[in-house]
Amino acid sequence: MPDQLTETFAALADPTRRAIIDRLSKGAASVSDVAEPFLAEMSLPAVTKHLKVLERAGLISKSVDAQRRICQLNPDGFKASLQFLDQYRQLWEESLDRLDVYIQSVMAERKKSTSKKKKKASHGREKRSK
Amino acid sequence: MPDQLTETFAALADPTRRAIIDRLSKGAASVSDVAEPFLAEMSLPAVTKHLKVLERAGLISKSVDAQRRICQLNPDGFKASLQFLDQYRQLWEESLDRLDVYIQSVMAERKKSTSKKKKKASHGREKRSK
DNA sequence: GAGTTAAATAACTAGGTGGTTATATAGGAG
DNA sequence: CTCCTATATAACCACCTAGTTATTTAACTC
Repeated sequence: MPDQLTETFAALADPTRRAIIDRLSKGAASVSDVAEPFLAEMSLPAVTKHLKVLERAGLISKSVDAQRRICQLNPDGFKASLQFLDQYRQLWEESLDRLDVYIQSVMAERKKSTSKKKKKASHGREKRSK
Repeated sequence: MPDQLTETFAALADPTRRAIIDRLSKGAASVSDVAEPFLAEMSLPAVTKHLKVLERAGLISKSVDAQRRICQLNPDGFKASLQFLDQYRQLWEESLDRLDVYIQSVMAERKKSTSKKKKKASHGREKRSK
């Protein structure tokens, strides 16, 4: 049994499962309802398996309604992966800052070589402290 | 060749690779430097393979310094997966709202049954429209 | 050039994944 | 009880993955 993050990311690493998640984000649905859009590409047991993977990863949960199994997203299951990636969001935003700086230096060069005076483009981003 | 999201999530679905990412988030490093903490558990070619997976997923990039290959995080590579999960962050926060509502209803019950009057706890969250 | 260091590649293997078809379980409808 | 519907399970298969050891490539050092 791998850890939570491994299981979650593995579950997300499949387009069918991401499509299922997308479907369920619009509301709970029975297994057949979830499967319906995929039945041209794959069998129902294949979908059942995908649902099982999502369930084991904690991304969905099922409840019983007679013979039907109603699937719904378990928002809490996204928490860990979201937090993991958030660590690197910062990094990504900083790289945009560096891009800003780069663009500004290029602009400065352009201004010098063409002798045209233009206001700098702020790209709608605030200056970061330090 | 699978799509971007599939490749990214698959790359993240391995604890060794996540540890490598964590290491590189603290600064660029050569292949040997990256590998060093893992050499008790696995061989160097195994680490090389992990780095290749991360590179193909666009999460890291390598530059050449003599015999060394310097690895560094490619923050842009996190963009798509971050955006994907952000769709469900909202959902998660809404589920917290529902929890708030639930807690408030429980509180209301408590208040009724105990006849004690208390101010509602806002949990620092804004009321959502509709 | 000879030896050394850094990394990649090749060839192989065990176990996992994503699909299949066929069969089983279980609840509702007649 | 019988049949139908909804889902799960079993058994199987092709391919992929994560690791191994052995070999190769390439650049620096003497």
